[in-house]
Amino acid sequence: MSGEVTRSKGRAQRTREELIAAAGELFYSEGIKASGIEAIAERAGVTKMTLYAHFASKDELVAAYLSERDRRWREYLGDVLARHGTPSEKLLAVFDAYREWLVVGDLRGCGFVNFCAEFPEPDHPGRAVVREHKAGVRRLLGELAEESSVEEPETVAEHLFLILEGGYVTGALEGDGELLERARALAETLIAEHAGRRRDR
Amino acid sequence: MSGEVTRSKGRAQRTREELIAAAGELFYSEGIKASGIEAIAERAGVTKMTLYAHFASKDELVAAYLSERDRRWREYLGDVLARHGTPSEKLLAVFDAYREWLVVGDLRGCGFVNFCAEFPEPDHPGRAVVREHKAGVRRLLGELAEESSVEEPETVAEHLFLILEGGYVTGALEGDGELLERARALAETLIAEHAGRRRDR
DNA sequence: TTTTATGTTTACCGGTCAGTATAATATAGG
DNA sequence: CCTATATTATACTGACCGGTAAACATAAAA
Repeated sequence: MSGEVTRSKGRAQRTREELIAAAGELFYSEGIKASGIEAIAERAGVTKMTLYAHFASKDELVAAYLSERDRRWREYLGDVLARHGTPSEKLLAVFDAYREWLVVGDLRGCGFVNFCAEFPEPDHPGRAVVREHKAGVRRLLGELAEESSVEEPETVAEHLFLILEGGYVTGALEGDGELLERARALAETLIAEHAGRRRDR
Repeated sequence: MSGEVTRSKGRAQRTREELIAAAGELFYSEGIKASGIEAIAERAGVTKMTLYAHFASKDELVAAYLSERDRRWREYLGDVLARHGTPSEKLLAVFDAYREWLVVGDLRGCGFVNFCAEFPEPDHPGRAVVREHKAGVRRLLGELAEESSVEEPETVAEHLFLILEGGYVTGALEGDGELLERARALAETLIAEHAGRRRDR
């Protein structure tokens, strides 16, 4: 109804978003356990009490951070894929997206893997987000493999997933963004060798 | 000179080993920042001050933990590889070793990756150990690829490394040891397709 | 047996952290 | 204007943490 719903959003929601953004920057770059609640609130331009008005605990803030990271990744990946036509082009573009995402994030690796390294507890609220995130990537690869009519699309999708994850973690560890380009080259031959039943374009 | 050097080793050295062992169990299973100095000393059957008589700081204990983990991994990998004859059999056996290592470690993933997730500082003393460890694995793959006379052995080695890392991290995240078996299958076709200049056996 | 060096213990320090209590204040909407 | 909601300010609690000082134990060497 109100003419400026799109911009105002309500003060609380805006505060919440800034809290998640601040948490995201600190958690990802410094590590989660190394990032104190107080520092996050300060970065968001807010006091600790306001943070606890939005999140019941640090664990829930962590889960919200992971959810938002997943959402932003999907958004970015969607933008990249929209610039490509055929399914197998899209498959390779996933590697480009991962590379850009990694480099823009200062080669700090996968936020979800990093979270799991710090929080082994299998029932931490963040774990469900991690599973959902990884399953989402896998599902996308499976669909694209299916659409590109390769033989054994499920197998190809899993192999591409392995190469992606390997390139991502290794690229981060070695501080080398180009590694994902070489991973992409491997993916390219792998797809070509499974080119199957029907022509792709 | 003393007749029992082999068994006694000296009290201090034995204490040091037990400290590293205790640190290794806690650091790997619970995370490094989550493991207090006091808990490590207690697990080693020793007090905190004894720990600080052996290590100047927690960071140095972390570095020692990583070094020992690397040493044990090389030892275990050496044992596994010794049971295989041809270089390309050895290449595939690396996947078996990773799988066993991951499952025995309760699917907690790569200790070196986990460390990097918790400690982004590029000059942390543990970082050098991580680089050495990963370079060692890569070097071994390169040598085995060279010996097995595949075409472009350096490229093959890097691709195998990517698949290994992807299988390791994903297997840990999904709690699925079998993933490294499927990674091994991918490696097998990859090696077969690059079988080159000279017969392997 | 006394000395000497090493290994180990008890007790403690200063700091940080997640989370809470309470009361006052600002803001937006009806 | 009023009221519900959102935020601030400050102070505090327990717990834990990395690290240190100084005393105590032990065993071999003199």
